[in-house]
Amino acid sequence: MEDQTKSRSRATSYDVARLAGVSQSAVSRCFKPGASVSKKMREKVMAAATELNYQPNAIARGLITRRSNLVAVLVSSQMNFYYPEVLFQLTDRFSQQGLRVLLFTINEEADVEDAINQVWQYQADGVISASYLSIEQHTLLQDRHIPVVMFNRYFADLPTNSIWCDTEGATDVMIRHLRDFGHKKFGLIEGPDYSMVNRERMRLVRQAIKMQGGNIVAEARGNYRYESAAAATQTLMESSVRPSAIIAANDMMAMGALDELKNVMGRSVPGDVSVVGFDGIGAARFASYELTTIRQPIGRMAEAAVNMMLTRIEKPETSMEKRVLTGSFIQGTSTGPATT
Amino acid sequence: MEDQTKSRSRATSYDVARLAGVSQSAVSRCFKPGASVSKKMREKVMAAATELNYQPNAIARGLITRRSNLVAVLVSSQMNFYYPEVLFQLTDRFSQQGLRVLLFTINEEADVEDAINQVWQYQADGVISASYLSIEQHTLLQDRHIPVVMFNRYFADLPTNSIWCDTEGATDVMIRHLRDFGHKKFGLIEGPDYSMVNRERMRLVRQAIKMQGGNIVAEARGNYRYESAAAATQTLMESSVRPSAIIAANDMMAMGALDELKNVMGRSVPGDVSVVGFDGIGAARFASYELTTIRQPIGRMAEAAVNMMLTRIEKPETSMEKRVLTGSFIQGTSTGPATT
DNA sequence: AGCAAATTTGCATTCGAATGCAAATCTTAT
DNA sequence: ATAAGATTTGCATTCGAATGCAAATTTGCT
Repeated sequence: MEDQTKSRSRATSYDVARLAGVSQSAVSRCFKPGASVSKKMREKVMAAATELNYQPNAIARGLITRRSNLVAVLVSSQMNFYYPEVLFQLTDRFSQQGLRVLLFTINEEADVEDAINQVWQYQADGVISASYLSIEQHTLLQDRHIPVVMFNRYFADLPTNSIWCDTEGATDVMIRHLRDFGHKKFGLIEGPDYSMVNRERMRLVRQAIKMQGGNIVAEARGNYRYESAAAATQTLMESSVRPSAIIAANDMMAMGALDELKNVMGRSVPGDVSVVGFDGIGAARFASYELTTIRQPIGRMAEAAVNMMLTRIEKPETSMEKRVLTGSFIQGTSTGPATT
Repeated sequence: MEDQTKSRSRATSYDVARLAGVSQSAVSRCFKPGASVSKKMREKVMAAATELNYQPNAIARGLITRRSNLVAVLVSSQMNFYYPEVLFQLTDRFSQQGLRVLLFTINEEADVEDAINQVWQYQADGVISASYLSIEQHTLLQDRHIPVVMFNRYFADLPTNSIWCDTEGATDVMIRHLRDFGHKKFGLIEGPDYSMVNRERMRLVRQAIKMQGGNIVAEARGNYRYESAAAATQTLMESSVRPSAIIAANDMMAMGALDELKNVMGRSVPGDVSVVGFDGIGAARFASYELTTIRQPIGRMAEAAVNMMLTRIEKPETSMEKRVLTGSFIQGTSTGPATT
């Protein structure tokens, strides 16, 4: 009989109150940290709660408090190993802070609209976007007073809450490293033009090459994915002046380039050509690649994103902030002396 | 003035009702598919809703309907490329079905308990577990009438809703393939013992080898991760009888083994040793690996999981079901003739 | 037009927890 | 023991949408 009651439908704060012989408000208070409850009361209530397997209903709580404790995370579903690493980091850290992650994978533009609607419907307390977001979409969220933290992107002409990885110093080190190996002829594999991460990385690479000497003898564009690097690498290597070092806008393409060179074109890396990437994803450390790259401190970036989000949620009117962490140069074995 | 009203606080169904000059119930009905509303009414309401930027509050709706439209997905956060692929597939498909994904990453046993509590608090409509779940935890969810679908695991002695990938046929083909290449001496790199996927894969491998001839001359155990394969591979290759083919319990370890052989031990693959794995993850197709493997039809498995979940949610008392899809043998270039 | 049947609409209540305020209880000091 | 103050408790209301039921309206038919 009792078992039935227990399992037939879930216990509410009223059930607990009745069993403990107190009011519903008392039960509510016992589950609210920092509320004023006497020791005796707390014991009675907790005993009853345990007996009935009671846990406060987050939905009802969300309705009255207007805090869902849900954070929407938008990630691109493109099979780039960078996103899963970021996602898992964010999720772990949000959990620790008592926030749940509502996941939205973005395949195409239209998915963003949809995600934003859901965010609104579910009263998500905030949005972390590690995916493309237009100014209009960003503004829409702002208008609705939903804190947004952009992960690895921001708007140049608009204040935004963002986490960014500065690679300027590391890029200089990387180019220095290549120059020290005697490289003068560089080939670039760019990422998609809409990606500001790509634009910024390429800008810094060009700038560093200009400062430290050397020429960009060939360029090609990929889409950040492994597969896209094959054609780009072909293009570079068919250039009238062949590059001795290939700089890819991310590790996935660097891996694709390296594979194309070694396994398809029969070149040795770094013997014939050196290859570098950006991101420092886990797979870049695999022995077949051991990429020289610039690592983003993903853990610290995620931590910063989570902290920033918590701040915005607590104090919504805090002014916008851009937190910039620095990437670091990682020397692998995909770079070596230029052959003459 | 109007703008302020709009942005100061979100519009509710009452606001829409007032503006449209109808009752709140009418507004509610307009947003419920299949409700009885006249055309005129719908137009009036929709116009007002658009004007006020109204979207029904999913939290309030969830409270009264007792359906949150949230599905909890539990995935191991271990950096195995298999999980992200599964996760993104599931999320995409749930979104299409109007269900949101509440993501829980599981690092350690204790995280599961926590996730289950959150599931209960958020009234998740169901749980997909692609992570370890004890019988007790499973039972707890059952008792609470929360549908659970196990992804790639089930309990032998307990009926469960599960999606499973049968690799028996493909394993036979794989061993046949190796036997045809003249391999007789096999080395196994097992996954963790608690993993039933591992146990089953290894059981079928042993069975196939027994049936088709050949010997298992060495065994070692890894933890499914890339890094763990290095030591395991060393162990196998130091065995008194050296294996000519290495069978790893998943692709990540196969990749680790292949790298250890080629890049650390200086062996050629498949020249000196052949290597095979399981899963058919994207990275296994990279040119540096091109693993011979057994692919799980992840897309179809995710689809099946989502369908099963929908069924359980609609009709909770539907009897348990185990849906089994078959894996397929994929021939890569990591296998070749045995050298004598 | 007139009446029955079918459809549409509104009223009032409900879901479960949180909280401002007043009432009740407990402390403490004299 | 008593008054003043501090703490604890309960009452009643609130959040926003859904829904059973009855009232109002529309439709169809003669």
